[in-house]
Amino acid sequence: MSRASDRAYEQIRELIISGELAPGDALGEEALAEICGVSRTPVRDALRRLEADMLVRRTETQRSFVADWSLDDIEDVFDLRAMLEARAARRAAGRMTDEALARLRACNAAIGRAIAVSPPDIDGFLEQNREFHAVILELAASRRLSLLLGSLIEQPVVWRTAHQYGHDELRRSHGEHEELLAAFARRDGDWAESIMAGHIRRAFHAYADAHRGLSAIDSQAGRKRA
Amino acid sequence: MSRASDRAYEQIRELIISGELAPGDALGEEALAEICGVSRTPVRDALRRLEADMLVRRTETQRSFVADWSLDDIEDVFDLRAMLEARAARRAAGRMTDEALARLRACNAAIGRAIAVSPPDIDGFLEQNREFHAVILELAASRRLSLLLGSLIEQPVVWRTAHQYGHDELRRSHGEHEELLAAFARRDGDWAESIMAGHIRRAFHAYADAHRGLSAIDSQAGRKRA
DNA sequence: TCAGGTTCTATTGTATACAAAACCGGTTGG
DNA sequence: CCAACCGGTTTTGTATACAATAGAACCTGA
Repeated sequence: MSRASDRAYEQIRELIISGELAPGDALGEEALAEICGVSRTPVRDALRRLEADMLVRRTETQRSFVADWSLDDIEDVFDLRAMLEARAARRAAGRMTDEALARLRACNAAIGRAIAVSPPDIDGFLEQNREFHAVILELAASRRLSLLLGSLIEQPVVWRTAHQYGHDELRRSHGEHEELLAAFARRDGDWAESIMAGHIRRAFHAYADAHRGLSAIDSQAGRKRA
Repeated sequence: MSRASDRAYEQIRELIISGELAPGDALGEEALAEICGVSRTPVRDALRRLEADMLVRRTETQRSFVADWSLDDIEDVFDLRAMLEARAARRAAGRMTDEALARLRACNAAIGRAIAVSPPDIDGFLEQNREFHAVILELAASRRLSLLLGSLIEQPVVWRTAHQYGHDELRRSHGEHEELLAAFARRDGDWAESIMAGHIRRAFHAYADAHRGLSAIDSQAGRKRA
């Protein structure tokens, strides 16, 4: 989209994902326009998009707030992600090319390097992980699937908790990617689907475990930073 | 949302779903504003929503057109619908109540009546069918799932081809609903999931069969009415 | 005739002004 | 004491004007 509207979208989104704006915070159009340095018009545009992403919730009287997520909601998201990404993996396996396989291998190699250092390079891990899954989604060649998954990935919860990952979890993630590569190398859709489903579900439980221990201080930390 | 923006959304949507606006038609904001009797501002709002529904496609230069669907796209939609509605059916089975079961039975009874008359009451069939699936989705109690499915159901292709359904197809649909009711009565999630997946996939093939025979005159008819 | 560029027009993006509606107090009547 | 109401204040919805940009038509020079 256009310059101002895009900037507003990215900027507000960043504020939400980073936690600078905490769940439940009010999102006045005027205030956001001030922050982004644009008028209300592009801000309204951005809010609509963020609402579609479910990062923003609107009351029945059209007031906007940062969406708050119950654990049930979050399980919901991971549940659907597991189903859809598994489907994507199956499709990708059926269309795998040597060139794509090489890209995926390069991604996971980079992930291996990112988690080998101490302390682990979490941002590098996240970036390469995102790329890995994006390549699979692209291979799945389904615009619909991409659209639906787009609204599920890159949620605040993921970004805020990835930094909590321990060394074991990072290694396990890397290992599961290796298994996916093996399934892809053999063009085995069933196998790829199974691994991907487990991969996402495990990520959920890693999140849930970390979150339960941190839920009390989490909202506090978010607010302090704001 | 508000009055004008909602009216514009509904109005433009109706024009697309009914086929009055054919795939590929340009959607100028000014022209639509004229049609809807509002200014460009609410029209822009409506177009954004329709784009999210994938009823409208935008070029990289921000011009809007009625989305056109390849058969692959359509299979994509049915494929995802099958997966998601099957998931919804499984969840619904686990949360089934006697009251909801009664509602579903009433729906399917109404469907039975609608297709018993000659000629069959297709609009009645569609309405009750929609309600039947809506009740299941509501029981599934997943906002995310509802949101994702919302963008998949009620596509133009469904509405334009339902009227092509033969007596056998209507009866088979009714019968599959009966099977679903049996699965729900026993709270058997696996069973419900299987039936629903097959139900949607069969609907796709019914569509594809009808479409292949009619694709040539279909686009013509759409344009003529416009 | 055609490729390339140039102007002109149509369409979209943004800002702003105003209208409508919702929120928040305090106040009043029961 | 509580509930409902009424005012001012804030927030959102819509229209309109203007700016920026894409698209189209035309002109020009081989």
